[in-house]
Amino acid sequence: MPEGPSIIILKEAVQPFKGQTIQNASGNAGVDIGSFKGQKIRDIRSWGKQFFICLEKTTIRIHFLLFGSYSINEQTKPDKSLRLGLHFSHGALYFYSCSVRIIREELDAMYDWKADVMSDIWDPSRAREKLKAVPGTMVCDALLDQEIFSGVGNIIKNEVLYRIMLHPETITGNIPSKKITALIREARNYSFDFLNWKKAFELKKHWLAHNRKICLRCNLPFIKKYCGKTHRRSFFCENCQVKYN
DNA sequence: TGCCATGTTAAACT
DNA sequence: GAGTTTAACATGGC
Repeated sequence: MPEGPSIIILKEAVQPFKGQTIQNASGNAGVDIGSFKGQKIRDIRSWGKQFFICLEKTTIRIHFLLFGSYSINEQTKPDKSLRLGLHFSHGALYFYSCSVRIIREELDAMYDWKADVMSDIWDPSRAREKLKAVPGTMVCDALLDQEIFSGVGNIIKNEVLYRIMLHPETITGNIPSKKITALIREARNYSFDFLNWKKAFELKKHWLAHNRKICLRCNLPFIKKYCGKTHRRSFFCENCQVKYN
């Protein structure tokens, strides 16, 4: 569930709760859940993989990590693993096995909103500057850097690198300018394809690299390797995906 | 049934 | 202290 586009789907689904007052809150989140009761939802926001429920006094930050999930207006009684349940006069929101934090600071000051690849104000030139600032980083790590490409996860990483035929272990400082342009463009572009395919329940069908065994372009076997400092799975074709040295 | 994964953080090390 | 590696968390699918 966790990559940026999935959070967009959640954000859209939760919009009807904007303006509603929390009648009751439940769950085992290690925060003061009682303080939510009686507060109105001012806004629903997201930044990359983070989801925010802005209340009158504070903001609830939810991060789904690897296994988190949610349900909306679920009829059956939520099980005991419920992390946070927000009950309204009509409907309810349930969040499971996720990280829940209360934010008291001003949200706008906390994140670089132009770094969110799904955002209307996504700024490719800023991403390029940030990449220039870390020339020794492998591109597989750079793509997963939430300060540069907020919302990009491991699936998006693998798909983007395959689309632009770039080897995950390429050092960013060695990548030609045109390829950097393609990298930044596809980080956003594929994320929107991800969003649309996810909505249509056909995301996996379109994977060209992630979890694939064979390169569709040359028919040679894919390499599966835990690359970079992030040690995340990379699926790539050593024949087709160029490594600049 | 054991292994693995769309992720992050904090503790434990060099 | 900085930078790194490791451990921890938690759930569902194969």
